[in-house]
Formats: sequence, C-alpha cells, structure tokens
Amino acid sequence: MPRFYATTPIYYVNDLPHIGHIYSTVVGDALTRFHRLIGEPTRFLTGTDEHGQKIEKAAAEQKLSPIELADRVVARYGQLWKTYDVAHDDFIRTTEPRHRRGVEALIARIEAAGDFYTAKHEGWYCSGCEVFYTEKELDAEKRCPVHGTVCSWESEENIFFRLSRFAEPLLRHIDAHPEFLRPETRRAEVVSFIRGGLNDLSVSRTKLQWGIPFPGHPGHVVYVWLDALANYITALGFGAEDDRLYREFWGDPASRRVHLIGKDILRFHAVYWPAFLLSAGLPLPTTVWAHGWWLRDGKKISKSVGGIVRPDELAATFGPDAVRYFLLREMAFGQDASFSDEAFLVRYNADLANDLGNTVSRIAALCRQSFGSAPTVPCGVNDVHTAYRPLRREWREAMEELAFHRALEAVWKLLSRINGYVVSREPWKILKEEGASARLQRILYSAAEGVRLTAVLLSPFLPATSRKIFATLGLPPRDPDEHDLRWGGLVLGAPLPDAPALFPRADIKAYLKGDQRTMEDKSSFPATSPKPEGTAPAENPGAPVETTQAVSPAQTRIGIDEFQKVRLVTAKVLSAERVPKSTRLIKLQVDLGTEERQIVAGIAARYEPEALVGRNVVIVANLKPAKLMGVESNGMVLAATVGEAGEPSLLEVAADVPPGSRVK
RNA sequence: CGCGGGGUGGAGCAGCCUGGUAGCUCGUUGGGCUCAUAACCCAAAGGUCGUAGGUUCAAAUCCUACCCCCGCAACCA
Repeated sequence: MPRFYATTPIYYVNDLPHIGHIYSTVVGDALTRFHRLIGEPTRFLTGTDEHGQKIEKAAAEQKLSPIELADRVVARYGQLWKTYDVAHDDFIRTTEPRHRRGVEALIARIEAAGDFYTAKHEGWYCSGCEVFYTEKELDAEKRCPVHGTVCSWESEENIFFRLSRFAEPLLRHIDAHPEFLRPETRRAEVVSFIRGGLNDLSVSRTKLQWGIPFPGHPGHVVYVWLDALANYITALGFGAEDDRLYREFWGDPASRRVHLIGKDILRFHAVYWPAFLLSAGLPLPTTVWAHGWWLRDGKKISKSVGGIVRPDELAATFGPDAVRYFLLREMAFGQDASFSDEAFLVRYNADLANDLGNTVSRIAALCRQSFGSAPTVPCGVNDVHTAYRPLRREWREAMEELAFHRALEAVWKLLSRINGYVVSREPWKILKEEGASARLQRILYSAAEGVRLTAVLLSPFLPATSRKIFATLGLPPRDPDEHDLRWGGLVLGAPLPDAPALFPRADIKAYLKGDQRTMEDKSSFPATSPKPEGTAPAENPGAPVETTQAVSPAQTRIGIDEFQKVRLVTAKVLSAERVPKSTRLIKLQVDLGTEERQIVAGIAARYEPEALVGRNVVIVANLKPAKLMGVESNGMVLAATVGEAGEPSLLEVAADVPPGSRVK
C-alpha cells in the first residue's frame, strides 16, 4: 500500500499565526484526511522553525529568551490547530534534539559527498532575509528585493554548499517529473531561475548563536534554511536509531511525499532543498505544491493601516468549520484568492446554511416525522445512488489533483441531487396518504443514505460537521474510513436525536453593519505592535496575509518623557512639487520659522501640490533624514490615514499659528 | 524592458496544462413545493471568452504582438 506524507511549512516563531498559516495547515489537514479516508497509510507533519537572527532579536525585544518566545508561540499554534480540528500526526520544532540529530546526519552525508567547502564570504547581506545577495539582485541603493531595506557589506568565513553543481541534475529532475513542481507556472519560474545560474550557497553563520552548531566547525551555526528544510525528514526519524517512519514515508520510492508551501518560499523548496537531498543521496519530495496568497478584499493589507481581524472573529461566530470551508472552497488551489467578509457570509448562507445544513435537518425531520427513527427498509436502486458513484469519482479525482474547490463542488452536486430527489418523490404527501409505507421507507432511506455519504465525502474538509451529521442520522460520531464510502452504511431504525441546526442562517446585513462598529472600536487603540525591524510579510513561510491576528500582546503605554522625545512643530508650506516618476510622493519646502527644510511626503494620492502651498501643517522635526526615490527628506508631515486604503488627510492648523510653534 | 496575478453572461469565479457543444455560485424573472434553517425543486433571460493576427478540419484553451486592470517593490519617514 503506497504511503502518503504531507507537510506544511514550519512556521517561523517570530510572529503569531495568521490566516496564511491557517490556510496552509487546513489544506494539509484536508489532504491527509482524504488520504486516510481512502485507506492509505498517511502522515501529516507541521511544526515551527525556531532558529535564526530574527528570533534572537524578537525575543530580546520582548525580554525573553529565544526558547521562551518559541514556547509561547508554539502554545498558540497548539490551541489554534485544536480549534481548527487539525489532525497532524507530528509537530516538529527545530529546537528539539531529534531535529538536531537529523540535521547533523544530513550534514554528514553532504560532507561525505564533498559538497561543502570553506571560504571567506563577502557580500551584501540582508538581515531580514538572512541571505547574501549578489550585486545583480540589488538595486543601485543596494536594497534587498524582499524588504527594500539597505543591505550591508559583510564579510565572514563561511561553509559553502556546492549548489552550482546541481543546476543540471535539478533541471533533469524537473523535466523528468512533471508532478514535481505544481502548479505549472511555478515550474516555469523555477526553471528560469535555475537557468539563470546557481551560485554556491553559504550554509553557515558566525554572527549568531541561536541555531544548530555546525558539526566540525566551532563558532559556526547552521544556516536557518538548511536547518529548517531538514525538518521534513528529521521528523520522520532520519538520523535516529529508530528511523522506521523515515524508511516508510520517505525512503520508500513508492511513497508520496508532498510539501505544501506558499509561493513565496518556492525557491527554497524547489531548488535548495532538492539540491541538499541530491547531494546527500536521498530521495526528493514527489511534489512541491505552491499555493497562492489570500488577499484581503482583493488587495494586500497596507502595513500602515493595521488591517482588520477576521478569521478569528468569523471562527468564533460561525465555527471553525465554516472558515475551513470558505478557505478550501473559495481558493482555486494554486491561485491567489480574496478574503472578504461578504464573500464569506454569502458562502456561509448559500452553501452551509441553505444547502448543507437545511438538507440535513430536512431529511432528519422527515425521517423523525415518518418513523420516529431512521428508515427501517434499505433501498439500493434510486436516483441518489445513481448520482453518487460518478460524483464520488469526481470528488476523488479532484482530490488527487489537490483541486479542493472542485471536490467540494462534487459534494454539493450530491446535495442538490438529494434535494431534487426528495422534491420529486414528495415524501410528506406519501406520509399523509399511506403512512409509513415501505415505499416511504425506501425513499427516505435513499435520501438519508445520501446525506450520510455527503458527510463522509465532507469529512476531510469539515471533520466536526461530518461527525455531527453522523450523530444526526443516529450513527456513532467518528471519523469515517474507506468502508463508509460505500452505499448502505445507514443503520436501519436508529433513533434520531434532536439536533440543532448545523449552520444557522446569518443575517448578512446585520452582521456587516455590526461589524463596521467593531472595526471602528478596534481602531481606537493601537492594534498592531511594532514589527521587528526589517520584517516584511513576504518572508514568512506559509501564505502571508497580514491581519491583526498576528498582533503581539504588548500594547504598552508610553510615558510622557518618551513622547517628548518627538519634536512636533508647525510649519508653513513654501512650495510643493511632485517627485518625478513617483505616484505618491510630494516634495515640500517648509518654513519652520527658524529654518527652511525639505520634506518628502507620501500624500500625492489625495493632494495636488499647488493646493498645499501656503498651508500650515504639523511635522515631526527631529526625525532622521531619509532618502525616498533619491530625494532627501528631513522630517515627516503628519496626516491621518483614512480607510483601508490609508488615504492621507493632513492635520489642519489655524492660519494665525506662526511657523515653528511647538505642538504637544 | 523591475517581479507577479488577472481580463470568460449584472457580480464573483471555474474551465486553459491534456484544443472538439462555454460551466459554477450569487443575483434577476417565471413556475412548483410547503417536509426543511423565508429554506428546497424546475425553467428562462443574459456571454464578440480584452484586441489583432497565426497554427488547426476545429481555439476561451496552443503560438505571436498589443491593450487594459490589479498586487508587490521602487515611493507611505
């Protein structure tokens, strides 16, 4: 029996979980639940990445040791996966001894293959990415392409991995295994990246302590990605005395090994990781599946606007299964999708309340009214049964392609057939006319059995709901197995408990209105904590969408002394012009009374330069100078940011206030 | 030539890899049903599949060029 192994990225613990993490994990959960359901020995792994500079830093900022910080975030993940009914078989932390042993074993093999060498490494280093960039990859200002922060020229003695050796083997592998990189567009991306040439990769660091000591090289710590990627096999016991799981789920050529990742970490999984494995002489993953990103209302959330909490709130109000459903149904797996409250609510009502919930309660009620129990006469030939088989195939084929949205569509077709069947047979009329006849028994058996099968097909996606439906039909509420996929699993004459509605209809208008209020309430205090320096959403493993869910609990107030460090003064705009080629920036000359200075402000979206001249504004006077688009800015003009788009609205000061007046 | 995504009935999307009657959901209209969560069922209206070429017996799908929109970054100090 072929084995199936799926992994999520391991999540970086400098940040609390957000919808991207939830998505990757729910996808992995649905996928592995499916494989378990069809009877394959299956393993699902998730975990956390706990080493690296950023963690050291983030921990220091919160006055914690790195491991304390990690423990906290891990606990949070634990709760979250429990809430979302995630049935992972293992949770790996890169700080665990078993992981370290495995990494050491992996490194030993690469070492033995002769793919490490030591050299002095100089280059442009981004502390955010923990990566050296080539001249070519940076712009004229030497800014990191991911973070946009300026990289520094660093020099250190490093251990290098001969990545360059693997360009050809990788291309050959990709070519020979169409299923290796999915979807197709990602594959093309990787091929062109490899064709562009691979540089050897520095795989050790001497600047930090928080990592796995590099074997045989005191003072060196293993590069976080080499460390992190190895989790996929260390969690299976690679390098341990008992490596049975490794041999079964990874070492066996017949096993399927699927990495689910966000498209932002494609390069690491499609190039570096396979290269490490090739060097070590180990099997490669069968598939690296890069999914898209969740966008908020069609756009990524602006950093300065502070985003709005959703998944948490929606899960609390409508249940985690509703969120799972939305995530899996709404995204065409592989592409980007948009998360909006309205879309969520529409799906919730139409699919979950009307189609699924109503059908379940409708059939259960019919049975209860007719027989006071489940039907007592089975039926093997009917429209529902006829519809079921092809739909089950459709469901299964979609799942094999990880097309969750299509698999769910197939399930909903079944629901539709059940409803159609019931309407055409009008069991309520039969009950009046002939009572609980054998005919009525057969009809309701067909419908109820259809509902049971719906619950089975649904179990990978909505495990809790599936169990509830089982209970409603008088069956033991458990996770189904492959035998349950066959027609005829209903228990005849089972007592039917009174069951509350699975998904009570939502009043969309009321919700959206009430929501507006909570949004405003929330914005009245700072919802986002300052991000660790150099951190951008894009570098988190998983699909990064920022929500304030990723907020640290520290909403500390500051003392007056701290506030007074900021020198706010009024100023009069002398002249204003657009910064060439820029869409948002305006260059201002302002009069501070005692001096004149140049400030660049990102307000062009709302203000015409001409309209600014002569205006009194409030500025931060003691801000470090910065260059924006090559133009120097010596201060910051204060403006309110309005709405999700963050439109600027300048602070007004009465015309008779002289320039240079202190604001406090 | 910065990177990426997209342009398919009123809205939101799938289909494109592996050419062969254009599909789903919501909405609209008409009808049915009254068991069920004002739910469910049936039917109808509604589409130059961004544009122009090309390949082909056949193109939403493959190729070429172009247009437009969006995200990211460059530019929120």
